[in-house]
Amino acid sequence: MDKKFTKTFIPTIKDVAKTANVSTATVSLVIHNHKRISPETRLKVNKVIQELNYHPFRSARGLVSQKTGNIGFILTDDHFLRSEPFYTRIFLGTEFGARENEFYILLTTVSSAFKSGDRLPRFVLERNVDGMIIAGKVSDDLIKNLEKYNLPLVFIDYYPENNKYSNVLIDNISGGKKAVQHLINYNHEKIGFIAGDIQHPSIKNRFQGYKIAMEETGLFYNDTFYVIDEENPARENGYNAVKKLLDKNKSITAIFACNDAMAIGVMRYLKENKIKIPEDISIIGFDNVEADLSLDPPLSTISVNKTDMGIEAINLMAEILNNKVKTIKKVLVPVELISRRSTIQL
Amino acid sequence: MDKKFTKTFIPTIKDVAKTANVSTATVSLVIHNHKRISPETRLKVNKVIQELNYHPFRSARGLVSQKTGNIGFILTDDHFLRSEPFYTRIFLGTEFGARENEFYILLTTVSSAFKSGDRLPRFVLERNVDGMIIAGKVSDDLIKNLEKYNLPLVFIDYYPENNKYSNVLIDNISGGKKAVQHLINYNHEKIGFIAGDIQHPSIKNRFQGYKIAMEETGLFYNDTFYVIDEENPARENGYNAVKKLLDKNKSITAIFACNDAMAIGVMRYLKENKIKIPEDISIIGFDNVEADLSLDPPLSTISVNKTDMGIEAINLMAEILNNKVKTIKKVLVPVELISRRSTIQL
DNA sequence: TAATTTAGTTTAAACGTTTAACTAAAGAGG
DNA sequence: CCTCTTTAGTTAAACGTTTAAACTAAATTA
Repeated sequence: MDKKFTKTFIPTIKDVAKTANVSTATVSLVIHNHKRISPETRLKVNKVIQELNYHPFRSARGLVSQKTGNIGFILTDDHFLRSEPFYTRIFLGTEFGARENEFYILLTTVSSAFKSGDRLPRFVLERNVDGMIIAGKVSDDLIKNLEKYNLPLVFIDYYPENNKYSNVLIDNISGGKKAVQHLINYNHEKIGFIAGDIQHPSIKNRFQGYKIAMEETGLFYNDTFYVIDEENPARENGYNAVKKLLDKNKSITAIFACNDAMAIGVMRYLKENKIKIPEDISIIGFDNVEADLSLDPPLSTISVNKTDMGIEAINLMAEILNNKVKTIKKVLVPVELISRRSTIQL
Repeated sequence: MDKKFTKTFIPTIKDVAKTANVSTATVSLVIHNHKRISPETRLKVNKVIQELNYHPFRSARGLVSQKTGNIGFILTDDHFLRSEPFYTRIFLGTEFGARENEFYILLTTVSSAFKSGDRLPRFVLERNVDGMIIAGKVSDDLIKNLEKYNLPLVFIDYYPENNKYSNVLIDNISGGKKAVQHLINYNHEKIGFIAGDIQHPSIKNRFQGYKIAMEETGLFYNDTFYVIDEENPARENGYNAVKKLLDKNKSITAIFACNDAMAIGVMRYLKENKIKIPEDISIIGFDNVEADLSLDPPLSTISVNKTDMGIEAINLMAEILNNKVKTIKKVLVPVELISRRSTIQL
């Protein structure tokens, strides 16, 4: 019985070769558009490929060519699990981009405290990806260990010390400026800033934006205007930071928090202390996370298109993988002011 | 020069075999915990595997064993692209589940109008998945074509006519009942129902829930109480449906829309016609999509945990793939009433 | 002691591709 | 007409695993 007629016959390159009366090598060369194939042969083989509905097996291909067609996406577990879908949105963006670029994305999480000796993502060990996209801050040890596999790396919203990789970053400086400018437009002059993890490049740049906006407008500020010694940019740190800020400076009428999480903590503190938002103090955050809308009042913030960030990262990776360009590229994605009811004209 | 000391030496099974002084077959048998290996050999080989940090190449393994360790996730393009992240949330749930079950998920989209002859997802053609999860309604032609590859299929929030696959469904009947019961608890008696695509099993069941709740309470209703002839359950259809409903029944004081999209359309119509929500008419939806909160007033609805749905689907798939159980299973995920300000005591 | 069983390991083929090296035929140059 | 080059295709090895079958040596049985 001809196997072509059994229930699920899946042709291999051999079947194509046999049917077209050529060698498997010829079939392969046709598939790869190799020049040294005559038009007639090319036509004949392509016809058979069509007829049999032939498609090369990924794993056979991968074995010999050492290319999988997959891209790994690495996220720390806390970023993956946290309720605010910031990085998971970016991940979805990479899925968008992958669709266009004929890649598949393999997602994995690593401990944010990854240290040398810990087990690397399975897709690296099993050589199941051609490159990796790393989103958010990860440990230096992880990067060091990944580097050993010399696969292309693209970073999103973070980059390691040596800064030798392509990456996609939020335009944090502009964002910081826009936030503060918004408050200035509302006639605020005593504008405070609070942050956690100030070593993080993104946070540092938002602070930078704050300073630029203040200086460009000629507004006075000194270290009683900001609290930047919190360890993390999380809700409870926002709560603590604003307490410290108001202790040392009573004149503040508006606060720019380095992200929405801290802003939420700030709001809780102000409410507990009967300070009205926005009448007594206006507040603006950064990130435009989902929770912002259900806050009372809804939080003004700086928004970035997370989907775009993922798409940009895939595009960078595709360039590296296809064109073999080794020049590193930095993409800054623009930000947008979202004015809600937590900020008000003074 | 010993290749073990070059920059990126990645050991193969041959290296392990050589170092341990056994054949590659033995190494493979150790890896697969084959019984006929002496404890000493097992120990020795495992030690070398540790030392060399050996991991089998996925594609080599896949080639011979015809197993990829990947699961495909299929979504129609409109479900993927639409702003309400319902199915993408479910997808994220499968990523959660995959993490536990050591799978990777490959996402793809297909046209919602897929017809025989259209190109199937690449991961099917290239045999790059061991099974597929299909989320939401897809065309019969697609299912028919996928079946030819006889890979395990698991459906989420939909199932084909023949109903011979494992699936994960929302408990739509309970959901419908809860929605209507909520209105009844608020003393409503003239409760309307609107729907689109009434052939869809989910929608049909929500209607079923409506009828059960009405009948159990002994409330009267007839066909002037519902409009179920809209083609799609989308916003504009909600707008049209409520118009039709109020045209034929002026006594309605509350409406249960088969999903939030239609409910949003309903709200727009009511506002345009100066009918106050919820004072004149209470409205409740189904799905708890993100937009609900920023509506005015925020929409009461029935919520389902999308992440759980994804996890359940992966678990079903894992069972099929690992245990080779061929018995089909249906999982009903529970729903929850979310009471917001669009419904009010009569 | 010879025959049989059992345990432990190896041999070798197979999975489906890619590609370097080769060959045969045709065309060009003298 | 001979040699050299070009063109179009083939051969065969390689990629890194798995696994059925074969083998060997020791243990058991008769």
